[in-house]
Amino acid sequence: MSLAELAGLLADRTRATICVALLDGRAWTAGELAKLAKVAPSTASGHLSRLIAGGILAEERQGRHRYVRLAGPEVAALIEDLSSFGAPPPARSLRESNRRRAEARARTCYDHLAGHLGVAVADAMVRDGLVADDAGLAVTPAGVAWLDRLGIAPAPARGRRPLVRSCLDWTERRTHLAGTVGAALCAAALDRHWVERAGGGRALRITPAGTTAFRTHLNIELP
Amino acid sequence: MSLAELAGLLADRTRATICVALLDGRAWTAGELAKLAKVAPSTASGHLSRLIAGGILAEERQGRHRYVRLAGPEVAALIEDLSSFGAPPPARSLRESNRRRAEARARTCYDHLAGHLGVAVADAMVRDGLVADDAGLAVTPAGVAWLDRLGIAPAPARGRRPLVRSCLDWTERRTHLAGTVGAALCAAALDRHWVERAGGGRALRITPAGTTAFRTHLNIELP
DNA sequence: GGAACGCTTCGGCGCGCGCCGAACTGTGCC
DNA sequence: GGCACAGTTCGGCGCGCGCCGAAGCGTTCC
Repeated sequence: MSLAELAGLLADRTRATICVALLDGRAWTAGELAKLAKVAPSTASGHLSRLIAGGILAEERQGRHRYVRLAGPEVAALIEDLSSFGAPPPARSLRESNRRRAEARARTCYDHLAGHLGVAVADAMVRDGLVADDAGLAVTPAGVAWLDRLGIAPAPARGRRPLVRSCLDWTERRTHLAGTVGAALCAAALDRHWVERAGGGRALRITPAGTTAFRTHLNIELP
Repeated sequence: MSLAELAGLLADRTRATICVALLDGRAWTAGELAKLAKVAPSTASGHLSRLIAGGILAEERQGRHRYVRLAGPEVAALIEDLSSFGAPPPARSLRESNRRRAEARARTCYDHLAGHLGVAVADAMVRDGLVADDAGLAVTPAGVAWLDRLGIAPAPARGRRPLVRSCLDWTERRTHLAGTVGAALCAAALDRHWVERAGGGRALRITPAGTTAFRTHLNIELP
């Protein structure tokens, strides 16, 4: 796969919309994606086949459903990098504007936390010495102990995925925490109902329990 | 600029060839790029205008020449990431095969060292404790002293560019050193004639002085 | 068995864009 | 001044591809 071929897969409005939607890290059905991208099911089906053949997406068939998701964290990172390169186009409706505002407050970025919440968490962890950010991010011994105390165990390093990775937040224009630790943190937050999926997209709602938890564990005051 | 628009700029064979050529970090004239990409000057001219308008390239006009280069390190990193995503297509000629072999030994990757040499340098610096690679790369105090002793001063951190960044090497399938330290190291190596540009592309030739220098300073044995 | 449903395959339509050559502009050299 | 040369603009050509609807296939539910 050459650079031009790979870029070509993302160079179409419909396919790009699909990939960005899948940045929420979940698996979507072909029909859902067709509706989202406002194209006929037949059109979406063709796009999905191309994205899968190109290694961008992975599929899982269940009965009469075809579930697809991003092929892995590297792909998600690539798409994040590309989308944060240019400024996002302005919202064209009230509905979209509301969605944007919700996503700016808190959202998932593939498998970790982003938006105002994500940046606040990253800032707090650096301030409290749980993560060092001199010349690249790294988890400190204090950070390891903190994770352990909370019962959060990052998945063992498989392949080349770094423990932490900084990810540029396109709404905040600052970096938040990615990598396996970022993923584990996000999974724990969802699992313990500190945050909940909202609106069927990438947006998250912070629960009262979450407000308390973030204050207790990270000294973050959320509005 | 949307994701699809940005990807669209890289989704053309000719434009992709131009961008990859510019990964050598130097400025090329429009005519050179037209010849390289095997298209008419008029065609190349149009492509350059589009890439500049999209923020991928920066131009500098001098007399009747139009010099272009990549707009910055972020763009270079983006293109590197995209090109290392898929396996490179096989070489189609002896000439190209020779070029590939030379580039596999030593080459520039935008503004830092890559290829077998780049990986060897990165490995040696990690082995000697100049750079730590637990959960992301970071320069150690010993590394700062080492750079200082050699009279290599990385450019002060302007913007968000990290001091060191790992960059996946597409020939070695391992990481080498990027970031401002990687750039300073490469500039010093060129400046002190440890390596020389070879063949007009990204390939580098290691000089006898370079062989000695890499052995003395980093305990690397080069063939 | 039959109907509803999710998805795929196929044929056909039309736009977008990458290409070139010819003509033109502006610079540098003699 | 005159010529050579780098680069640009413009018009026209043709391929590629994204779109849809219709028809077909397999699954699920009644």
